[in-house]
Amino acid sequence: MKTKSFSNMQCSIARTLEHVGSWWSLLIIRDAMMGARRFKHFQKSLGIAKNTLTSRLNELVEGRIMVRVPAADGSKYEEYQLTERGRELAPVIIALSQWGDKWVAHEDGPSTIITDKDSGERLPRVWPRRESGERMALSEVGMRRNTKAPPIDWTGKEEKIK
Amino acid sequence: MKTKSFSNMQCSIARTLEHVGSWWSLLIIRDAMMGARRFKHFQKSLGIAKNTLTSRLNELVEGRIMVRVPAADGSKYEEYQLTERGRELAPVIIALSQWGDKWVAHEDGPSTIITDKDSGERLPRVWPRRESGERMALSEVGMRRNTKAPPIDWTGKEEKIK
DNA sequence: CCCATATGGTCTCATATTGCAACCAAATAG
DNA sequence: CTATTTGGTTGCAATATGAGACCATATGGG
Repeated sequence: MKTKSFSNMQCSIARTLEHVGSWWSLLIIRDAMMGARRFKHFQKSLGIAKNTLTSRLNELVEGRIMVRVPAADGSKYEEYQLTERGRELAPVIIALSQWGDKWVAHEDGPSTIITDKDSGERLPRVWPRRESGERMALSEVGMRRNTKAPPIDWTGKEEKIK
Repeated sequence: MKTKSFSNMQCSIARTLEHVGSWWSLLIIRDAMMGARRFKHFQKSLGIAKNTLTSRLNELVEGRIMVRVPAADGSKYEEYQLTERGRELAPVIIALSQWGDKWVAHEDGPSTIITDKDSGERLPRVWPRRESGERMALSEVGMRRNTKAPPIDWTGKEEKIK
């Protein structure tokens, strides 16, 4: 039973993970960002089982993170394309990538480096910043409860929080 | 078989997901960032099965994203705490949260708002920026292959790319 | 100090998900 | 026009999850 759905949760993180939280989803999106379009591209790049790939792609299409479009080259096969919704997951992908570069890098270094296309330089770390653009310390980041959401009481013994 | 390990992949995203890619991991980390410390906190907040929570917490501890420490209040029970490694996942969490706020928000709004502790204001979107702090367009973000990694050839029919 | 309850697990079972391999129809290549 | 590729689907075995029973230790109230 992998299935305990997050979709009824009010938390945006849980709701997002409902869309991209399965094992392969974010890697599929990563490949799409790197130019993969066809079923075979994802399959070969990931080494994922075909039926699983079918499921994940269908989920992403249902979640409007990707769309099936007629092939650009006139082929009768369809292609998978990121929507704007999907492309806006870039900060998540970049953050995951940069965390991995720093903390769990492969001995040969990362396979892919995220860059500023203009300069070709490695991108600075995606990080919380103020409006001014100034980087914040993590200790400066807070989390406030929405007034419409039940308050958190870690000590209590009452109902579930979510 | 949920298990096809990503750990041998060279890609940093895959390597990161190996640590935090399971269904509950990122929600556990979110709760820890919001002050959860004890087993019961996570259990009540998430409504996760106890055996699954045990597994996830053990994985996080093994991955040195959390540590078990003696309780701060003198209790004989231990507490779970984020390491620096774990705290540095904040950009990922924030990015997920903000994406959810924008694209799949709950009708009552998000349960939690990520803020600048100083001002109390909602944090600007975590987003790729140049060294200067200037926000980039997503189209300006590139991905370059490491020279040590095999090149990508989406059209080819050769071995797996990873 | 004693007893009731809370806490933090572990174990078993039913079910859901994944991976693998076989198979297939339509598309494409030569 | 035939062989191969593509994009699936289906069935089966292995594995992970959720639910609940169960248990030892810790804590709280009197």
